[in-house]
Order: sequence, then structure tokens, then C-alpha cells
Amino acid sequence: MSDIEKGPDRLYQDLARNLTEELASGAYPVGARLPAERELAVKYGVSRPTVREAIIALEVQGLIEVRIGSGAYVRRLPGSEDLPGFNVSAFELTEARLLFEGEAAALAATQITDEELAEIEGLVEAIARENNDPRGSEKADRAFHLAIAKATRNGAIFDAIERLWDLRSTSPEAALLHEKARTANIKPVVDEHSAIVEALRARDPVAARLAMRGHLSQVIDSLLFATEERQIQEARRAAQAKRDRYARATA
Amino acid sequence: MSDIEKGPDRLYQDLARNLTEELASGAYPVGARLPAERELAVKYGVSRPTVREAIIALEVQGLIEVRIGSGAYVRRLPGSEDLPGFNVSAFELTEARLLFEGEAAALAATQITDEELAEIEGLVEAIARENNDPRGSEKADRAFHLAIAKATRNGAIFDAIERLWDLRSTSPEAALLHEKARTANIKPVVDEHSAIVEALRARDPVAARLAMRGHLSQVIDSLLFATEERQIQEARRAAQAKRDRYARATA
DNA sequence: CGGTTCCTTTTGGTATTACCAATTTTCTTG
DNA sequence: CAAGAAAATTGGTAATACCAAAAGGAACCG
Repeated sequence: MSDIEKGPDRLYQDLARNLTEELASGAYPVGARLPAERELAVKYGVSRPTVREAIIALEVQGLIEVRIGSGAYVRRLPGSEDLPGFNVSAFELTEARLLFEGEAAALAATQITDEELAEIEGLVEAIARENNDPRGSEKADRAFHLAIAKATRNGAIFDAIERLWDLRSTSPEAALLHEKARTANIKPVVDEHSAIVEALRARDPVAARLAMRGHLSQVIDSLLFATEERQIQEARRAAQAKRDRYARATA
Repeated sequence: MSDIEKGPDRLYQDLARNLTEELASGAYPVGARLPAERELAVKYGVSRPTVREAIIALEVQGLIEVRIGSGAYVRRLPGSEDLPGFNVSAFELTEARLLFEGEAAALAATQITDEELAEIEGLVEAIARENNDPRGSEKADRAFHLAIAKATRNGAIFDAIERLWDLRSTSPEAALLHEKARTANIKPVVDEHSAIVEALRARDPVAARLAMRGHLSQVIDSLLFATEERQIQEARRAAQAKRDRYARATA
């Protein structure tokens, strides 16, 4: 009955991931009510406090809204509304990362030490292990990118890149889209990461920039692949065109 | 017994807010360990499950990191008023801007409209007027750089660059250094800004990147010129060497 | 018959207790 | 003094109970 058994660490994280995937898959439409905590507890074979922790995790991320005495309701799904304000899409975030982290990798290639290189190589292996585990998180992935940012020896660069990474969690739409893309696309990331490390080891800034851009370009592609809504399809074409224009201009 | 009273709704939210405020106030430095869950429970007069829920809320937000069997540790300071600028020198800030704004200018060159171009040209004149006035501020300068960031059509890029610009105000030393540099060096900035606009008007990404980097490179030079302290002299040489290495590698 | 009231049920909110597992500390012990 | 084992500490999870808010339905009243 339970898809989660011997979760390595915190159970609530596994459960939260499961629920997030169900939300992304559309099992619960917008506005729908999730099963009661007690039901989820028996369904997933965990205790009610654990269910509550997972619920709270989703609530903090803005994915659901809990109404006392009533239940937990789905808040928003990707593409449902285009708030003209500060809502930064997953595409914009990743495009920004492509630019900034590309330059950071180039700078890091001229600064990196053997120790940092070894640490980053270890993270690549950790990422591979994460990808083999369907329930794997992306902690190692985050650590990988931040380690490169740190190798620039520039706190401002590190801060900006860390912020960009964490920004994706603040937008429910972006978080869901990334989750969909992650579960749908688990293949070539290892090779891409290896290429980045290779360039860093060679202390080749140009190659490092290219490898990092290639990697994040793939991420954008997987995001596009995970996008289905028609509204987003427009943005998809626009983003693609923009990226092509920029890439051609800097080739 | 408890400092938390008012909130009729979820207790864990009140607790989480309290803890966040304590983190922001610096009561727990980065890397420090928070009191054990059982201690927090008695301290705030709530049960341990409630404490756990608050802890998890902070963890999901990335404020703390929970290590099994060890405790909860402070990760970073809350979003808006966190002070990464404390350790970030004016040199690092400007170096980051050199990288990021260079790319932003390149991307903007492929996106910019005639209207935006006209606005930016107007800002160049405003900068010239500002420089002629010894008491002039740098509002137009800021507006100039942000207008280019906005022309990328990417909110994440705009946000990151705006943040980098504003970060200089968070460090008194950095602000002072910038002020000294500004008053000591007022001549070529107009030409540099004109060169950027020229490249944008030509829709030439490579030229735009080069012009922006050249401008911010000049800013770094003026910062170095305005630096007198011996301690900084070391950083000066290091930064100069790093920049040279990067520039050579990307020429 | 329609609407209101009230009670019962359901659901989330919190507390209590207990026990397990990982970690850290302390104290043996060679 | 160091290595290793035992104890204390800490987070992780479970089970249970009770409260308060909300929802649903039945009884009551107009």
C-alpha cells in the first residue's frame, strides 16, 4: 500500500515529494481537497504527525492551503495565471542561471584549486547516485553548482547564484514544473556535469562556460518538455527564440 | 510562559515567525545550533510536535538545516535584510557586476526596442548632467544600468542586477569607497556609457558585452585608485590579477 | 414547504507519551 | 594518552487523546 518504505532520512520529505508529484501529475485539480490527514496516514502507512509535517512543507511552499476543520486544498498549478507582477517563471530563472553561471564557471576555471576540484568531482558522483534513486532529491545538484560559484572566490557572485537557485522554491509554479521535469528527464545530466568538471580541471574558461551553458540549456529544454499548457507554449517559443538569438550572437 | 499569544490560528506559524525574527536579530549566528526541540517546547510553552512543525517550516524555507541526532543549525539570514554585503567588498561587487551585466547587455542587445533605446539615451544625458554637478547623485547611473537589465525581458536577471547594485549601500566601507572613486574620476564615464548605447543601438551583443565590461573595468580601476589602506592593497593586486586572468581567457 | 436552529460528524490543531536511531559526549580500559 | 565502549543527547516516528472549527444533516418552527 505504501510506496515509501525505508526512506533514508526524514519520512515527511518522502511523503511531501510523493504528494508534490501527485499534484504535478494533476491527480488533484486546482481547488480540490486532499484526503484527510488520517486517510493519508493509512494510505501511506505513516503516522498522522508525519502526514502533518508533509502537509506543512507543501503549505510553506505555497502549493496547498489548509483550512481549519475543512481540509487541505490545491492552490495553483503551473500556467494557470500570469500575474503581471514579480512572478518570475522557471524559464527566466534558468535563463538567468545560464548567463550567470556560465560566466561563473569561466571565472572559476581560472581560480579553482585542486581541493575544490576534488570536492566537485565527488559531487558529480553524488548526483549520479541521486538520479538512480527515483526518490532522490537534488541536494547534490545544488551543492555542485554552489561549489563552482564558490570557486570564483567572489562572495557577491556566490550570493547571487545561490539566490537564483533558491528562488525556484518560492514560486509554486516553478517548483512544480521543475519537479515534473526532474522526474521526466533523468538521463544525460551526469555527462553534462562531467563535461563541466573536465573543463574546470583543464582550467579552460571558454570550455567551462560552454559546458555550463550547455547543461543549463538542457535544463531549459526539459522544462519546455514538461510544459503542456497552451499559454506557456507561447512563452516557450519566445524563450526558445530569445535563447537562440543570444547563442548565435555569442558563438 | 509564552511570548506567543495573539495568533488564533496555527501555533507553529507563530513559533516559526518568532524564530525567524530571532534569526534576523542575530541571536543565533550563522552555523550556530538552535536549542533542542524539547528545550524550545518548554521555552515557548508549546508541545514538541508544534516545535517540530515550526522547525520544518524554517527548514523548507532554507533558513536552517536539520542534522539527525545533532540539531538544527542556522544556514543563512532571512531574505531581504540578510547582510551578505558584510563580507562582500566593493571589488567583489563590481567584479560580479562586470560578469553579470556584461552578459545582460549582450542579451539586451538582441531584445531591446527603440523605445527602450531612446529612454536609455536620455539617461546617458542625465548622467552627464549629474557628473557636472559636484553634488550630483548617481540616480541616473542606477537607472541606466537597470534599464539595460530590464531590456533583457527577464525578471530574474533584473532582480539579480538590481540586488547587486543596492548591495553596495549595505556596506559603509563599500559606499564610502564608491563615493571617493566617484568624486575622483568623473571624466570618461560619459564616453563609456555612450559606447554601451552605441552597441545596443547596433544590436551587437558582442560589442555590448565588451563595452559594459570596459565600463565596469574602469569602475574597478577607480576603486583601486581610491584605495589607500595597505590591507586593501593586497586585495587590490589579487583582484587585478584575477580580472586579468579572466579577461585574457575570454578575449 | 421553506428556513432556521441545533446537534452530530468530520477535519484540522495541539498535547502527551513512548520508543527508536543517529550522533555526540563521557568514561572506561588497554 | 589513545582507542573503544557505554551513556546521554537529539532528532524521527508512532500512537493516542482531546479540543475547536467547519460541514452536513436532522429536527424544529414559521
